Amino acid sequence: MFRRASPAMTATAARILAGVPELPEVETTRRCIAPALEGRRLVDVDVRRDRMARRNDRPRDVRERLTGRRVGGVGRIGKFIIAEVEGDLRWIMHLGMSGRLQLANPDMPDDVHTNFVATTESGLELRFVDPRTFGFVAVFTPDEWDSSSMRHLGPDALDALPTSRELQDRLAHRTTPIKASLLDQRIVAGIGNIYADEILHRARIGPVRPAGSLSGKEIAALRRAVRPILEDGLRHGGTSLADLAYLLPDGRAGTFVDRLAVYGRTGEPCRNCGTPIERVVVAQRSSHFCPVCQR
DNA sequence: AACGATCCCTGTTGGC
DNA sequence: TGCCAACAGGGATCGT
Repeated sequence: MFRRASPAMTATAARILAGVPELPEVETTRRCIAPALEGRRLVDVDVRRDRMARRNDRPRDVRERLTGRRVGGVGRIGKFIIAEVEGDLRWIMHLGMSGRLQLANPDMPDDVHTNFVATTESGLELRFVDPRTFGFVAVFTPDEWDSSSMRHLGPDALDALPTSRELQDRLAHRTTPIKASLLDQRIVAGIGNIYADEILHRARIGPVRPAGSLSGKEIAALRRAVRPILEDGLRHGGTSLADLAYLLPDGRAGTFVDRLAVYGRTGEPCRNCGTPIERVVVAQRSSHFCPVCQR
């Protein structure tokens, strides 16, 4: 189940492989929790860490607005899980970098980092466990949504991937590295550091290339790489390793990490050509690439 | 407007 | 063995 660290793999590399939830992990999570929430009334809502509700102007609105209300559809855009809630509200959950949603019975012991709990009328608890608290829970009215940063969120990388033409328009004249643009959730939503590296490798494009310098062919190759990479991650339940890593709500670990071509594989041979994978920092994030395959 | 840097936060790691 | 600085990262925000 877990990838065994090779002798060449440093402890640091193994650490880096600890998964951070990106689109496939979030979608896997959404699919697990949706049936337990949709159509159910929330009978108790407990924000145990104020910081988790920081995106609301009045953090206590999170509890006050959700309690007693019925949940509608549970959807997703990018890395945001967005549930419709009766009263024309939107309940947003973002897992940040160490967040995990669990479905649990009240008698099950809870993790010390359980920062938010919503109990449904059926007695099941949705627990948001997040040691580093980069994740958050918010409840917005339509006006609040429109005036929040959510209005800048780009189209979902899986469900609403822009055409090559649209991508080219969005990237035109940009001097920022293409890796940074892939991470920019206003352009396309859902791609994080791990999948960005994998997508660029599949598209054979170097991470530091200025976004505006990509040819039409390269943009098309980049676009074509997005879906297979994300769907492969989805099929394998997301990237996961180690105890801190992303775990599915039922506790199973994802196995996508076994399939990574470049991320966290610094110094290991490229699966295409055998050249050692290199690491550079782009946009304050580690980037892994094959210096021969990727141009 | 675009873009880079900084901050938030904490478990784990590696160096001493 | 034990301590502690460094590191990882998504997104908001700020300065240039």
